[in-house]
Amino acid sequence: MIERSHLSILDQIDKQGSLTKAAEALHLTQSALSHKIGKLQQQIGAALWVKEGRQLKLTPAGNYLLKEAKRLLPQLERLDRRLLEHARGELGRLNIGMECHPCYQWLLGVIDPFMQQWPGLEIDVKQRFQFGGMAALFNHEIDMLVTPDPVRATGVSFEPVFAYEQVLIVSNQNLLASKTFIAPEDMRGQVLYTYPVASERLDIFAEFLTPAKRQPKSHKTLEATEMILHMVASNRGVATLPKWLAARYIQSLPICALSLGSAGIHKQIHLGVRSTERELPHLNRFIEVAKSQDTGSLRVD
Amino acid sequence: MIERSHLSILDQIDKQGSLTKAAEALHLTQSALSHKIGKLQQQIGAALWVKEGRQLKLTPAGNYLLKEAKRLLPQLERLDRRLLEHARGELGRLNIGMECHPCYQWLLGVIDPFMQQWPGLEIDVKQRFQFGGMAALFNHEIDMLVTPDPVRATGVSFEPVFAYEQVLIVSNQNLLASKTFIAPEDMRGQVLYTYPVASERLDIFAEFLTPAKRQPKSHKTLEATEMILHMVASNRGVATLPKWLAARYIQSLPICALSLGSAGIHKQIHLGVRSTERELPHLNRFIEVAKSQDTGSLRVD
DNA sequence: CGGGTTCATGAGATTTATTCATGGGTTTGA
DNA sequence: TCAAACCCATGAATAAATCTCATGAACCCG
Repeated sequence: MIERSHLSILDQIDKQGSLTKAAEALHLTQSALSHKIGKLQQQIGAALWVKEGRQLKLTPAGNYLLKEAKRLLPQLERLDRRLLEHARGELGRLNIGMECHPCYQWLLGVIDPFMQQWPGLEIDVKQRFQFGGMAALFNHEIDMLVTPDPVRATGVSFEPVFAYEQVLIVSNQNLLASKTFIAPEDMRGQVLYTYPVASERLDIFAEFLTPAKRQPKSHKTLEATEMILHMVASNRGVATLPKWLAARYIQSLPICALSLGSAGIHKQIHLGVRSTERELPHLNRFIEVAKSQDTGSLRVD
Repeated sequence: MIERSHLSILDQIDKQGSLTKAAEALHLTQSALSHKIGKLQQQIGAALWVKEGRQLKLTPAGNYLLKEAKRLLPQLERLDRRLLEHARGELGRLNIGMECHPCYQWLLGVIDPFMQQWPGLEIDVKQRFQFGGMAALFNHEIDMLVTPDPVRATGVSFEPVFAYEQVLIVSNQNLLASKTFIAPEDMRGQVLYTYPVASERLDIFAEFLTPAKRQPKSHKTLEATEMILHMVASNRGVATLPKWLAARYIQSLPICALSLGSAGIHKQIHLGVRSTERELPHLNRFIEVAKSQDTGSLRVD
């Protein structure tokens, strides 16, 4: 039976590069660890490492076990942390994951009123997932996923909470600024700035440019919203943003917002939770609060 | 640090109902287990059980840990089994999961040629998932998901491999048998037999009846394809099946197949794998074989 | 109220894990 | 090419943990 300590050993030998250093990291002597891995391999009935020069090299079985260790250990570590919170008498925790960059701005407006209604609940927001937001949801890395692209799959339930239009932001100096809406051809001469995300996952490509078989002159990525806005304001390119978010900057920056296509690209932020937990009171309340914010100060269309 | 043995203890006390019986199941004396849980709770710094009468009752922290145990233990058990296979020198394993009942028939036609091309690879097919096929994929319970309803999510990649039409099967005696295709209204007087699946996940509802706001006279479920066919043949109801599957029975049973709507309901079986494993040779080959079977003997339209 | 059941506890026995001491192989570089 | 540095393996001795035994207290039910 593989124990957690075995997984840690695989992981540390991989991380530290040698048994000796791994032993140190595990607060053991080199000898102790050597005995342990010897016993482990005997127990499994297969070698996990072979000696290559003076180093250890993983066998296929060892490789498999290492991969599983890297997948399972974070889950066990999270378990430890949560248990510690229980011991400290904390009332609970809500881990929120996000797959869209500007959703963060929206989320901030929801978290505040929710925290007032549910004090004592710890809230954490994660934005990076090794295997994507859905995997994080299924692995209990997060309890709720914020995304404009819900998926219909058993085991999760998504609920729309906020509708918005995805618009193109251009400098007032830009020739496009005078148009009432943008056509795919209009992008031909433009430099498009976006968050660093695969273009298949960007609405302007998936729903606008790619169907029309068009491309921008070039596509550059930036991490920070402020930097993107700066580039647009100085007419070095154009960018897409939710309309409600763009509205916050239109007064202070020389930029304007234009619909993509005559109908515009309309999206909805969805909140996804594991189906088994859909009725948990704090999740339920969060969704309610999120929906009620829709008609609040953020609404700009 | 929570160890696997701790998770097993939580699980067994829950399963067996008492510490004494759990101790037995774990090949320990009652005393040993009592000491262990005492130490565990001390280590965590929180009670996991409280004494209720002479039984143990879980605290909220204990409840949380139990839920995680039930989620993680199966993954560790699978890990043990796989490692055993490595020790026995087995060449590999492909765990396939299926979310659609009739897909099984199709899969049988793919597995055979694949196994010939890749002998020594163990193949296992699972059809029931506690948290759905996607969760099973992310938890490594399966390596490949067969489904007509792919989802676009980061971390998984789906590929269409087989197109088919979903048709309505009716008895030759049925008044509908003379029609060239079925309209939603036609279902009003019919008893519909399907596999036991939530109706949102049945194409005839999701893509045909619900949009037209119609319902069959009644909706009954049966597990076995043969039983459903029997009911249809004796004109006790109608059912939906993939056209290629229906074709196998049309010669031997007094039934016929009709398109749902003038255009028909057209579906595609997709194979989904974790994106990180999309290029693994055996998965790749399986997808290739599946695609090549599309033009084979199964094709009936 | 007594027999049967459940869990807790301390002391001692047993098993398991770790260290110490050492040796043999490999790489590095003077 | 040879010593120094590094890496891992092994056996015996030691330390630490885990388990068992014996027992007791609390509870339930007839």
